[in-house]
Amino acid sequence: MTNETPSTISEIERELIAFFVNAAQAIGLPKSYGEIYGLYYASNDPLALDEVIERLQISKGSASQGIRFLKSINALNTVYLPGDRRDHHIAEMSLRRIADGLITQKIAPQLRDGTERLKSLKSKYASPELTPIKSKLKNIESWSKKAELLLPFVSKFLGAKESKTESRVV
Amino acid sequence: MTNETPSTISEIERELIAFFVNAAQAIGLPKSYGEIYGLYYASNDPLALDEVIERLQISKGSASQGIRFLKSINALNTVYLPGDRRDHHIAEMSLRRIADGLITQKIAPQLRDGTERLKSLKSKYASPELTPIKSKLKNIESWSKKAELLLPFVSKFLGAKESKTESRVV
DNA sequence: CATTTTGTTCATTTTTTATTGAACATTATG
DNA sequence: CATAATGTTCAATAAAAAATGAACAAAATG
Repeated sequence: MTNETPSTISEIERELIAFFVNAAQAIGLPKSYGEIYGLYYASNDPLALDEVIERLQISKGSASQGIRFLKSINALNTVYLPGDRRDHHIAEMSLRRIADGLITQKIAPQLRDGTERLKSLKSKYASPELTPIKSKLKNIESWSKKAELLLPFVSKFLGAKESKTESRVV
Repeated sequence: MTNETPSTISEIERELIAFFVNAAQAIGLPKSYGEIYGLYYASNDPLALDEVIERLQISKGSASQGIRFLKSINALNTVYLPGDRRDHHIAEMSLRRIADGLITQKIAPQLRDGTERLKSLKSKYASPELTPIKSKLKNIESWSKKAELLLPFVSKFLGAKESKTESRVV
């Protein structure tokens, strides 16, 4: 019995990969990121860059960037394999951890950006009178605040064992 | 005193538009959608297609499709103006309503799609033994379920007056 | 009912984004 | 230290998405 990963893609692998490709597209990530995560998700053992390239038939650049991105959001975890110089990874299986990674690495910074822009706008148009502009800025500001408060809530929600979460306003 | 909307864009308008263009890009929508919503948001009175085209200097096609999309998610509301054949719209100012529109029109269908795909996969690999594949499918399925349960909570969260919401697992 | 006004559609073009792969940097190996 | 193995970077190319505008449909007007 050999333990080597075959260089062809089985049917179930293809289907799992397709699922994640679709999911990646849905959240605006490159298809290749979905392919890579899907391959890792389907795999029973750690994979190195070469194997990703060979099995998915994608370029070195795509594979390298994809893996880097997936690591950056904690969708891939590095594992150490004695006697092999190459970096190996496995798929993170916890939705919570991946979502947290996405939130803190990608979403939260964007939101903070918007909040920043808004702050400077607000100070610029801070007249004493009650102009329509002022009330509009105030309204957007409330959106921005809500969005920022939403993130930890989402994270907590996704962390719940069985998703019977209750929310109420206090 | 004339009530006509000037065909130039003021500074505050430009800045509000820029804000929404940025927001649109962040959630993966075309820049033009952000421009259009921004213009409506900044405007104090209803605007027709022509005015959008003229003031934003975008094509008829873009304006038409953008307005249609924004209406479809309830980000624009139609208003009736007597004596004018053209359709006029104003910006929806409630984040909750817009988010609900986005969720029900765009996000939920996508999610349902994924759930569907998954279901067929699951039945295909429903062997009696406990294979790694089966447990993986079960895991993704739990993700899918959580995501679906999350949507109504997001909606409720964004609807809260002042966002001091508390969430707990029950 | 011919004409104008209004808005949509969709093939083409433009712009943006993703992918490729060769050159490079870095580290291990003998 | 020369060579090989591994991974990154980034300019060039390919692919995908958005924007354009001319042709069309529908409805109102006179």
